[in-house]
Parts: sequence; C-alpha cells; structure tokens
Amino acid sequence: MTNQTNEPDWARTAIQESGLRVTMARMATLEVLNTASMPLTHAEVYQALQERGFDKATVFRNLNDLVSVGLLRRSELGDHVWRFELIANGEHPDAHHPHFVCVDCGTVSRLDEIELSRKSKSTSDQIGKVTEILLRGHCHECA
Amino acid sequence: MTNQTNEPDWARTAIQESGLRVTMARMATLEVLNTASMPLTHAEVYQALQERGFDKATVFRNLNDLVSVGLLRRSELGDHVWRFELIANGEHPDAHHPHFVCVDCGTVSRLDEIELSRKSKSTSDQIGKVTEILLRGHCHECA
DNA sequence: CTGTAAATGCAAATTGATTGCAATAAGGGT
DNA sequence: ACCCTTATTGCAATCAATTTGCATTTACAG
Repeated sequence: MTNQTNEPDWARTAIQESGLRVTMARMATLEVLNTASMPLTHAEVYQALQERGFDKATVFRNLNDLVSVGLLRRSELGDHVWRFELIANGEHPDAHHPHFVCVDCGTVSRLDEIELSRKSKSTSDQIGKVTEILLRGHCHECA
Repeated sequence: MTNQTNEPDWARTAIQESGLRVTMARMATLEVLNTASMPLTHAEVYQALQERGFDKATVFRNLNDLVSVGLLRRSELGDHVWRFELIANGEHPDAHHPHFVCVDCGTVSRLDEIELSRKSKSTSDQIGKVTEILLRGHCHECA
C-alpha cells in the first residue's frame, strides 16, 4: 500500500537482503523470471525487458550477479546457451530441478519428481554428490 | 602387416565404410578419441593433434563430419563446450552414455549403469523419449 | 544533502564455432 | 599407373554468445 513503485515488494526485498543495490533493471529481471514457467535464456530476458531499454550487458551482468547471490540459478541445457530461473524462497541454490530438453524442438520442461533407481544412486555416489539431473530426448510433439 | 601407414586398420575401415574419404586428419582424430577415456572437447582433440599440424577448422569439420556419419557422438555437458566421443561398434549413435560432470573441477566421468527409478521413468515417458541422462554435482575430489 | 562505491551504457574484446574460397589430395574410372 | 572429379584442407574472415574497459550515472550510507 505504501509502495513507492509499481514493482512488487518481494523483488525489492530479495535484492536488498542479498546485499546488492536495488535497481530498476534488477527488479524487472526478477519479475520477468518470476512470471516465466521455464528457465529463460539471456536473450529472452533481454527481449522481455526491451521496452525498458536496458543494455544487453547490463542484463547479462545482472543475471550473473543475481546468480552469485543465490537468487537465480544458471544452467545449461545442451544448446550452448545459459538459462536462468528464479530460486524459490528457501530453496537451495544448488538444488536444480530435473529438466527434460527436447533435442529436436529445444523445448525445456521442468520435472519435479525425477530420481535415479536405487542401484544407480549408489553407483553415482561412488563418484560424487549429484545435484542435478538433466534428461534429453525427443518430446512427443516431435517424435 | 601390409599396412601402408602406421595408423590402425580399424580407423581406416570405419571411415571408409562411412562413405567419407580416408585422410590423415580423420584417422588421427579417431585415434585420439579411441585412446581417450572420456569425451574430449574440440580444443583437447586439436591440442592432441598439434604436432601433426592440422588446422583448427579442419579438426572441427572432421569432428562434425564424423558425428554426422555416426562414428562419433557430440554432446554438451554443461560448460558451453562440445565434447566428442567414439561410438562403440554397433552402438546406437543416439544412445548417449550417462555422464557425471563435476561442477567444480569440470571432470567428466562416464557411467554405464545409470537409470531412473520406475516411477520417474513413467513420469518422463509422459513428456517424451529420454535418450540421454546427465548428472551434475560435486565429485569426491572437490567435495 | 553529499561522498563513494556500485551499477549502467556503449563499444570493444574474447571465445567457441562456423564459413568462403582457392589450393590440394583422395579414390573411382580407364 | 594416370587422370578427373569432387571432397577435403588451410587460412582468414565471420558469427553468435558472453564478457570486459571505462567514463558516466545512480543507490544509499552517513
């Protein structure tokens, strides 16, 4: 009710608490990612902010800054482009969602309930601690 | 015994059967990948062939050519670099091995026995046909 | 309200990947 | 063994994604 801007408070607060300065570009970036249902590329975020006129480099720097303070997660899903997604409140920054990427159309789907078989878990435990599972294949649209 | 070159026959044969012309660069490329225990980046292959003096573009083109005839597999493991690995004889080109990538040191490990839990399989089946599983995390060396 | 460090805009640099083109080499046909 | 055609190579130039340099502007602590 006493907001000075039309930006939602959560974004302002999140940035403030991260130690970064609250700027238009950062608030807008968080908002765009908040309304996205899948991880967005830099290009997509940039385009969504087009009307606001922010510079490409600024958007990139902010995305990376927000990643390094743990507000965003940056991942690479197989097409040589970084994608960014908001980290839900309290969620561990390192706890990537499982994703499915269609190698034909490039569509990215977020899966929440994916896990390895018990045997596979013990195999992978011998190598290290798994923090991310990425599946690739052909989606039904393309198959 | 009657080889004209010191290159192994299997490489020559494989290239011949693929329909590509047998060249020094291609034989050497296959050899490098054959002795590698993990997928190599273009840069790594290029470096391994340094002494032979092949051009960067040639190495790249050959890697891609060998991929398109099904002798190599090209994959992206999260660090914005293509990696190439030999496809074992008779193996399906699309049947990527599961890999584990350490997000700290970048080491790539090949896992052969990884699969999803039964429930996860049916979840992913709803989206499409999974052809590749990629795990990321922290290896024991780095943890 | 002011000073200072952080953030921005713009352009230039980097890096991985790819392409254009003339010169060269592979391998089928004779 | 020798051509001929076409694939392949080398080298430079190009492209796209990402990053950096630097002068200017802005957030916000005091």
